[in-house]
Amino acid sequence: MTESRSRDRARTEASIVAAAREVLAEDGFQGFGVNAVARRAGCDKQLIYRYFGGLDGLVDAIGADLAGWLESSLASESPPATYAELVERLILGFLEALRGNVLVQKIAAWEIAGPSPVVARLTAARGMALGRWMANTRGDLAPPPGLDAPALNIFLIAAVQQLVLSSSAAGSFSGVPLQSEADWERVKAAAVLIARRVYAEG
Amino acid sequence: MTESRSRDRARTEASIVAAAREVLAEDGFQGFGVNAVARRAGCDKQLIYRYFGGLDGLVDAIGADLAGWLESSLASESPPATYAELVERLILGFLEALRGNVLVQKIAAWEIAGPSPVVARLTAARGMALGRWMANTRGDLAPPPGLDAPALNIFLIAAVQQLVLSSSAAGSFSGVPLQSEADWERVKAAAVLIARRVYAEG
DNA sequence: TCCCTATATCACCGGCCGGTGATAAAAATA
DNA sequence: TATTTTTATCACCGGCCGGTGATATAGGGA
Repeated sequence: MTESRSRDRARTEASIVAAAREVLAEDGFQGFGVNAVARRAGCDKQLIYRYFGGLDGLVDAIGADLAGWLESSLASESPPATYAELVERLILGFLEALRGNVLVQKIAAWEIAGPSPVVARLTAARGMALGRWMANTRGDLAPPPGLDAPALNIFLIAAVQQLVLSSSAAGSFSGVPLQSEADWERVKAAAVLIARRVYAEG
Repeated sequence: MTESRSRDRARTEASIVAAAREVLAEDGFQGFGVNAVARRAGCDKQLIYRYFGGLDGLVDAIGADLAGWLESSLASESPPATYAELVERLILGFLEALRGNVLVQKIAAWEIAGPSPVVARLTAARGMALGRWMANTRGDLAPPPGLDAPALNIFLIAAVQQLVLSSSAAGSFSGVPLQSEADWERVKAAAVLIARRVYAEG
């Protein structure tokens, strides 16, 4: 008596993707494999090969699921008045969005620790989303002339990403705790101050 | 005829540590294990258990080897004149030091992706070294009052670390390339500008 | 009703992993 | 020389991994 499951392909595919997201979010990319995902999904690993063509295809499916995450998290109410305010919102929004999404954190860590073409595509999509949001909400705001805005902005974004990942993994960075909400308020204040001083008017 | 090796314990231990550093620097913490290290060292993995008590002890030995790396890399010639200059040197020095040491890069990535008490100790030591350097070369320079210097500084350090790790893993960050020396000049210019504007006098 | 296809499972393979007990052989000691 | 200690290797274990060919079975169409 081999107890087959619901025999609904779409449903099974969805459950596999869900299981993959769970395994990745909980255990990270280590221990992320066909066996673990299939166990979690309660089905045979063969289905991962049959429906997704292997782990890579499954990761792509996760990526498709993840598209638009940043956009929805970064939704801004009113248009910013200055370029400094625009960057300020970008940084703070990205910080909160990343802090609230463990899955994306794990993917970011994955990209750093074990680069692979598949994961690189996920990360690239995230970068594109950031750029798109910038372009959309920027309006006609322009950075002060003479400033290398892209370089400055990825510098700030990189800081946020590193601090969030370190917080998740170790609870601190370079000896400074990153756990309580007060800790994060310090970080956010620092980010805001930097954005304002860097893009100060006049 | 079982060909024993040189039968010099100190030498064998050193070769094991060297092999461990090589494996870690080349392949990262994935694939870092007793089998890989022993293969690389050309000896039996049993020796790793006998001499180091397992992988953890071996990692500790690497850490002992690595102590003082930052201090020697951050050696500064003349004392800085302003706090802004102090931070500027810290950031630029840390950037070059980290860029030039793949092993430390891999350890930093390890900490983010697969936190463990052993690796945490390595990372903590690095943080302490940064703090020590700051305390030593600061002299009587003080950050402008009203600024949360620790929060601001780890923000900048975190950015540098993230950018270096992303460069190593993917060659870019958020769509901005990080490969040629010109790319890094942009980053360094951005860092310097931020440090100066944040800690601007008056 | 019977058959056929889509769906899902099972059983098995080779390979690498961490870990350990027994053994060989060089070197020190007597 | 004979014995003990140190140094190093070997052979093996159970377990998990990714991957695949053969097999069962549910459900829809004839």
